[in-house]
Amino acid sequence: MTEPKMPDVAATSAPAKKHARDGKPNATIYDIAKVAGVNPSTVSRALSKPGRVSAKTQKLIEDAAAGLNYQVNPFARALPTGRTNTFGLIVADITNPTFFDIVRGAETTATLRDYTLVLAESAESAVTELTAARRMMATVDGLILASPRMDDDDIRTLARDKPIVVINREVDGVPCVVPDVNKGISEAVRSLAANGHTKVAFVAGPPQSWMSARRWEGVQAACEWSRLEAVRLESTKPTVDGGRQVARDVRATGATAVLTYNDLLAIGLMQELQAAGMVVPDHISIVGFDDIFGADFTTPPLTTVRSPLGECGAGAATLLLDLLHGTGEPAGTLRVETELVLRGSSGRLLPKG
Amino acid sequence: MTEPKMPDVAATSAPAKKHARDGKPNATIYDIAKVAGVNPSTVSRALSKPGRVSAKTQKLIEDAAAGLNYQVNPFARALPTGRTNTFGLIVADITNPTFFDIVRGAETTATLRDYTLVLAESAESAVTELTAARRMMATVDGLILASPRMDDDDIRTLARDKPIVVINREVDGVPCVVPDVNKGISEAVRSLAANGHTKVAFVAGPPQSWMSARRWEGVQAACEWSRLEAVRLESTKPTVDGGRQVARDVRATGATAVLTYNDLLAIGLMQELQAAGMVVPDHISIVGFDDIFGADFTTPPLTTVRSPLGECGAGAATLLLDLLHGTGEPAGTLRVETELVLRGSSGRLLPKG
DNA sequence: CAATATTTGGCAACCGGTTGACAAAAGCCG
DNA sequence: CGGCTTTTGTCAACCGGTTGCCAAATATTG
Repeated sequence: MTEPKMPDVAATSAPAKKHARDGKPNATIYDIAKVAGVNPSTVSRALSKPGRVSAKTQKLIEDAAAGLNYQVNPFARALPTGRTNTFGLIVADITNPTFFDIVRGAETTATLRDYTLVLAESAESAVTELTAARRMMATVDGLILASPRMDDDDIRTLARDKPIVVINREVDGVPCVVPDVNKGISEAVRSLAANGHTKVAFVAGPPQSWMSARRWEGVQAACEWSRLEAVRLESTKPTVDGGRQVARDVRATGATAVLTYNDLLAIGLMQELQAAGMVVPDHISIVGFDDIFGADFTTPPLTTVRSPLGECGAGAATLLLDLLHGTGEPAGTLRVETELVLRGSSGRLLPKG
Repeated sequence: MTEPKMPDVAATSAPAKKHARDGKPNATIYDIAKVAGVNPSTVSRALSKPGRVSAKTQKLIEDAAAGLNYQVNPFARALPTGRTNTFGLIVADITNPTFFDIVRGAETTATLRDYTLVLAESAESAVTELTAARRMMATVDGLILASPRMDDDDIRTLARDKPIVVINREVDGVPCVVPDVNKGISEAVRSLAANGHTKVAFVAGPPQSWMSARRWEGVQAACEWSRLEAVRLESTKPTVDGGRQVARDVRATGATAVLTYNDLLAIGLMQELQAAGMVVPDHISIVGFDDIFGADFTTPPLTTVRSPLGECGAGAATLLLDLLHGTGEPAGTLRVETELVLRGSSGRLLPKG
């Protein structure tokens, strides 16, 4: 493989051009044109405009291309066209399991449709996020923002430049993919009601979080419907630690069931309550949100309202790609269903013994 | 959704050039040149070759650039130079928490040094991996392979084209970043020995896994040193489910302590043993590997040998970027330390009651 | 102050595709 | 078979930077 092939063809004086570290220069459409005996532009058309050249020229060119194992140079293509076959995904925190499935869903869809996914993280900061988005805009055809922290207006401004899809939040005038929390929540609340609970606490997420607001609304509505009392508590941060910290407040409310803004909070809360001697679910039922990785590692495993995050990622990618290709702009909001995943952390209330 | 929306606004005549969807064309070095009254090539030099132009021309150009809020067109730059300020990271499974911190470490380092990270997933398949790698090679300056599944030879072949760094595996002639398992393992085994254990089972990972082999070697060596008996078991797959399946075998060995190839196996194993009525760690101690997200969600929380995955990702990125910039090629293998994270799943053996 | 060494800026070619305009070739018709 | 439409391939300009080479401008030196 590495021994001298074409003695001097490749060797010599060569000013060492593009061809990577070893010696073989990459084939270009000019090389193909020469081999096939046609004009470079014909090669370009054969390779990208189906039907634009006659069947036999097409074949000729394809064979030549295969022979030289040609690959288009994406930059050369991007330069005149502006298209890169690439789109960006910005998440608030790569290590937050909420995003894992979103990333995977998007990545899978991208690959399937011959796009490449570029990933960036905003470290939960609105300014970092905006910076990352701006940077990306230059190199991608479109952008997906998962649970963005920046203003609606910033998002709309970006969206004027290139297609943007938002996950987990609704922004007027921008296509969005959001889980519809109502089904999952009402299942959860009905289940709690059926188990004899009468007072439900909701531990909210970050104050500016769109999703947290939706979930609280959902909980209120469902509780009203089931004639349960609902109280809202604030958390310091939507993490395991935040969950631990809110445990006192939860106990103070006297609620026998808790829904938390996300699973991380639920897990921390459960740990703290258990450490204080409470038995879950005998003394208190706990229900999380998202069904993240690890939600079933706990003892008891966590009951949670699952958002189909993989679907969100895939849906957003599909929406974006359609936007990129489709002529008209359908846009609009794509809603995906949530559902209750009943595990061991919720159940019948045991009379305090 | 499908009905005609914007009748003609979007449609029509507009030759619609580079400038995004709204009207403002992006500034080019030609625009800057015009404003600053110099030649485009001077602008190019001022912007990329520090010190090549005089201070005052530099200032002139920078001001003009700022005024037009110019941003280089990455494609135009990549075309002649081949450099893209981008590198790829291929992981076997985006949803496997082992990779989360690797991704983050790499992403952070990339951003810090003004590079962009492109992510791809191989879905645990050697061929998908190779395909993805080939695809990427065209558009990135270098590549990081995390726990690659493909042959050493394939990796070396890729490495001839562009700089490549491998994580979690050693490949001759290719720079690698690997956790040195010995420290962590010997800490773990010593701790087990101190707690009265005499027979240790190791649940192996995939047969071809380089890392699994290293871990088994480490366990053998440490056990020998501490005069413990070590037995090896195979798992069907390195997941929670695989852990459950191997539980029978583990009990059959009569070992009172188990180390598993990774945390997922440990968690599955623990769940299954507990379901069968065993108490952890009173009846059996369990130690995992990696300290993945969620390892402390279990009851008891999992003792595990932590690999500094974030460091691995960051280290690999640094290595790669140095390779990209440094003239010489230091290469070689970067070893990072592992350590025991002592939690509740391991401890003193209780006399069977 | 002339002669030489060093900066600094301009010219033009090039990276590798894409695309509008147009002419040659082919197909169709009566 | 001539005239007309349609298909197919070519020409040339362009996307927006980079860079080798050279000449003008400036600095250094005897």
